[in-house]
Amino acid sequence: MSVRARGGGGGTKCGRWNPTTEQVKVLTDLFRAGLRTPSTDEIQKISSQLSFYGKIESKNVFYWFQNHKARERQKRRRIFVDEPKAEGFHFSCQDNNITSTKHFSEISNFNQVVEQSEKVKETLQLFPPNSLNESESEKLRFFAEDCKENAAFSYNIGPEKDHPTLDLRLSFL
Amino acid sequence: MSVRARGGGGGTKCGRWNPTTEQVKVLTDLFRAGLRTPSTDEIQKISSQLSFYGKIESKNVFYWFQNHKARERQKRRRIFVDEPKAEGFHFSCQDNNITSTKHFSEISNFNQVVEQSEKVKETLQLFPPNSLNESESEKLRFFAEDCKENAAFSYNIGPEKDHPTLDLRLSFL
DNA sequence: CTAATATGAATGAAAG
DNA sequence: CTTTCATTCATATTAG
Repeated sequence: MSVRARGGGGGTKCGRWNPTTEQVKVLTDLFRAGLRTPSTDEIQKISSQLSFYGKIESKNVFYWFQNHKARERQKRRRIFVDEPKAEGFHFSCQDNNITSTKHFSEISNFNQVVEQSEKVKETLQLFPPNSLNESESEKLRFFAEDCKENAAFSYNIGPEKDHPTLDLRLSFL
Repeated sequence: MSVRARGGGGGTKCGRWNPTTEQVKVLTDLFRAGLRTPSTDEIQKISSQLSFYGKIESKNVFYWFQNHKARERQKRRRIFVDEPKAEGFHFSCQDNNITSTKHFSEISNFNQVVEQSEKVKETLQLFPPNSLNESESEKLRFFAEDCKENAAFSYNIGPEKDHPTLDLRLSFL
């Protein structure tokens, strides 16, 4: 029950996207088919297709996959931690019947098969293409202070400023 | 109010930086003023100034700008392709900060007036508000990138035989 | 109606 | 710079 077919016709509160059952079905199917992180182009295509069933934007698809994947993982992680003692085993995955009925196997596998085939050919470069500029990475490294458990940082000990006044360069604000 | 008193006030869990509203405001203002990729020195200064409002590290500032910039771009990219399906109007569906009170970032969500490519000067000098007309560069880069990358798009799951290049695998609908 | 839960949205952090 | 991950916030939905 509780058909929440909102997005398309009913009085949809414009607060946030409310996927229709059809949209959710498609998204779920795609996910089950192995799609986990659609590219921008794919997101747009999917969104376009789903718009038939109701209002939807690219970002909705983007978030959907992001959330779905994250929660799947989160749940799995919970199970890992939730299984503190698993004494003996308790496997119930003995079903060996699936092989004929559905055509599941056709697209089931797609995971990261790590096709590290053509990685990096020994390009043998005489000179480095770029002279390591102080990229963001470097900056980050530089900023990498010690955030360890806040370790008694003497913060705010100096002369209590009463008002910051952001003299930085916000003067013009 | 349900103001969660982030970073600056109550029990700040040292999990990750939780910017105060003031910090966010300043950062946002700087961004809007055109600052996009602050230099190491600028980051230090900003961080120093913002520390008045609460705990903050340089890397937080670094990450903030990096994320903000990336998301602004991503958002824009998406809006471009997203079609306002809803007949009539499609705006004003997002921001209803009526009661929230909380949630920093009034950078609004999506409906954003064509915010003009601002000055986008990479470093934003301190005082010298010298000439700065680089508005077009950004735009150009934007358009140029329009038809780029879209090359990949090949996560075909399984043998995928006769499938036009367009309909992703939504054919099973 | 209120509490609990499911899930859309946002964003800090970091990897690539 | 781009993309992904983890966590958190906010709200729609459902349970009690």
